[in-house]
Amino acid sequence: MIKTPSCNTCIFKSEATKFLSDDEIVQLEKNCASAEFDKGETIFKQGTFSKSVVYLKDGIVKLLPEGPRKNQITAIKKGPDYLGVPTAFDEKHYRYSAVSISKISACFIDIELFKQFVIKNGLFAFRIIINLCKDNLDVFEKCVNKSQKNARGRIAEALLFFKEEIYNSESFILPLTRKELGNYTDTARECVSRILSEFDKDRIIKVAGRKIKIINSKALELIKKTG
DNA sequence: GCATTAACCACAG
DNA sequence: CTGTGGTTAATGC
Repeated sequence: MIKTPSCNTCIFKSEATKFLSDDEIVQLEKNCASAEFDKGETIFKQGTFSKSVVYLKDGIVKLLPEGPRKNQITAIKKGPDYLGVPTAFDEKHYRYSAVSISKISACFIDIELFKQFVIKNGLFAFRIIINLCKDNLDVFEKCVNKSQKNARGRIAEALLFFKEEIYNSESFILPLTRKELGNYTDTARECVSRILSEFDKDRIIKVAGRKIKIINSKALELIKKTG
């Protein structure tokens, strides 16, 4: 089912898009297409021709660059947000894959048009740059965490990330398997199990399979900081 | 040395 | 896919 998007009235209209002129909005509507994905579908794949920027309107996605041994869950993104911007300007191929970990809805925006907006509309470009800066700083932080925090600290951090950045709730269903959470936190799958049940035993969180309820955020914050 | 941490392995559910 | 237990290698005190 092909939908004709109405970018101007879209309830997920991005901060950047708010700065587009009426004329530019018309251009955008002509050059983007909306699609829905179920959990586990590939939005774009590393190595394929980078011909769109994806505007993730709603839902959660994991970004996975291919490593020599396996794909690495490097970032988890929640809509609304743009995906694939880093390869939009001067790269022919996507440099990582994006796979949905919930139902999502997304728009595919023609890359040439996206470039034109950035070149011609400073305020649009400014919003895009803000996002890129945040991503960059997040990656730095993750690097530091990986080398300087222990497994408990990294997992505490991941739990707080899901609570604060993804679900805005004390309770949530983990969208990842233990193995994937291990991949995301650079921790062995067994350690993830152990640490989660340890947190449960210490009444810091309540775990029942994928269901997580954070009981003591303060304690988690402390573990995240000192871990 | 001794303790801690986390990965790897194996074996159930 | 998970949870546990045993083992092991690396690191710190």
